[in-house]
Amino acid sequence: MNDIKKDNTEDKILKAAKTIFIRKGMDGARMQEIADEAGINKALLHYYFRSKQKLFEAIFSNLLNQIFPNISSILLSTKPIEEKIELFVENYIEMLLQNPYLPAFVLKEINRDSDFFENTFKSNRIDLSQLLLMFENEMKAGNIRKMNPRDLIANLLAMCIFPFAAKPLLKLLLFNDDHENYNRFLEERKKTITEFALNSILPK
Amino acid sequence: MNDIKKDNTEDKILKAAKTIFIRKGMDGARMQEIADEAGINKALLHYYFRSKQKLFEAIFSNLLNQIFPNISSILLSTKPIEEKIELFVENYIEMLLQNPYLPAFVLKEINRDSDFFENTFKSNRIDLSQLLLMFENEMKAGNIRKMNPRDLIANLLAMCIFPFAAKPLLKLLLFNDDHENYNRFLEERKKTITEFALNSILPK
DNA sequence: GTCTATACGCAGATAGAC
DNA sequence: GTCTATCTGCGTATAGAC
Repeated sequence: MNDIKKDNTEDKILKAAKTIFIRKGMDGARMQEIADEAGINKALLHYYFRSKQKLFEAIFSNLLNQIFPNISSILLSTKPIEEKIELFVENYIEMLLQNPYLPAFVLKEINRDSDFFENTFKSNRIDLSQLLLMFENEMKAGNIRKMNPRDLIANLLAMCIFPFAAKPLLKLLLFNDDHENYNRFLEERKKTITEFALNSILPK
Repeated sequence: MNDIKKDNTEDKILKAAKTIFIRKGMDGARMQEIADEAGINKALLHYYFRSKQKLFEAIFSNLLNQIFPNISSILLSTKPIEEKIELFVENYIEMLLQNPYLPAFVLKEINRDSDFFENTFKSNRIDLSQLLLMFENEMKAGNIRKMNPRDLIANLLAMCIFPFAAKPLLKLLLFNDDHENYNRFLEERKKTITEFALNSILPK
């Protein structure tokens, strides 16, 4: 008989660790918590991954790989610039709506242990030079106004990511802590960020 | 003789705690570290502030009070909207350049213990309703295009704060980890954010 | 591979001398 | 008020039975 188990222990651990680490961060997470979430005991965590640090590295490295490839692909297509930005924002916000803890987690961790972050990151070698080139070409062609393409990338990422990372604060400040209204606000930003950016960069 | 000491122990502790907590966060900071920074020993920390939690609350609550009053004042002046936004961005970026660890710290802490954050925050009662009203009036007067003023506030804060909070990431992605160039980029954003926003919201 | 029991170190907190 | 020494609990990690 075929005794391959899809849901084997290692996968259960990785899934549980991802959930807990994203929610609590490296410092805040407890090995006991991860074991509970996975339905096993602490000792098994150490049997599969020698230490908390190693387990964390597995999760974090994997996450960085997941997030970034998707950023570039849409923006590097051959569609008109308006469509590229619209699609990028929609897809990115949708991804964040499905992973709302991700922004705060990543920001926390990249600021915690900078050596570790840089090593992890450089080994995954993500390259935005093509993206910068694309924006520069759109400017030369007169499709968008001239500006530092780094500002454009920073602004787009900022407007997408920040309302998730600062959710507890903005929800309170802008919506009297109303959860429903804040989530609707985030959903609507698929459109409003696009409008805001295109209004700024399209030639008058 | 006048033996009033300006630099008394309590002040030294508060100053040291602020430095360490902002850099490391509540979870990452160590009482020993704070004691060392203040040039005293651990026991004194507990003598002045019963617990780490109480010391942290003193720092965090104080910080929230410092940050927010300055946000509104400029934007609620009677200057033309272009000037208000220009001045706000310049002042806010300047404040962040002088407190570069602040964004990552605040984002980390508001996502850590939401109950504590809400209590601290509500007792400081910051109110953005006047700000929302101001933007709505500018829209009615036709000085800026119609949009949800909450998006405008979120976008401005996002564009200012995010490049500081995501510094390790953006520095690597956009500037090959060149510290000098990244700081120049941040400095220049006093102008580029203003341009980006005004281009978007001013009537064509 | 999986478990229970335990070792070990660290960090917050306290006791008590001065 | 300030210090040294110490207690205590928690969390990572390991030993060892099954």
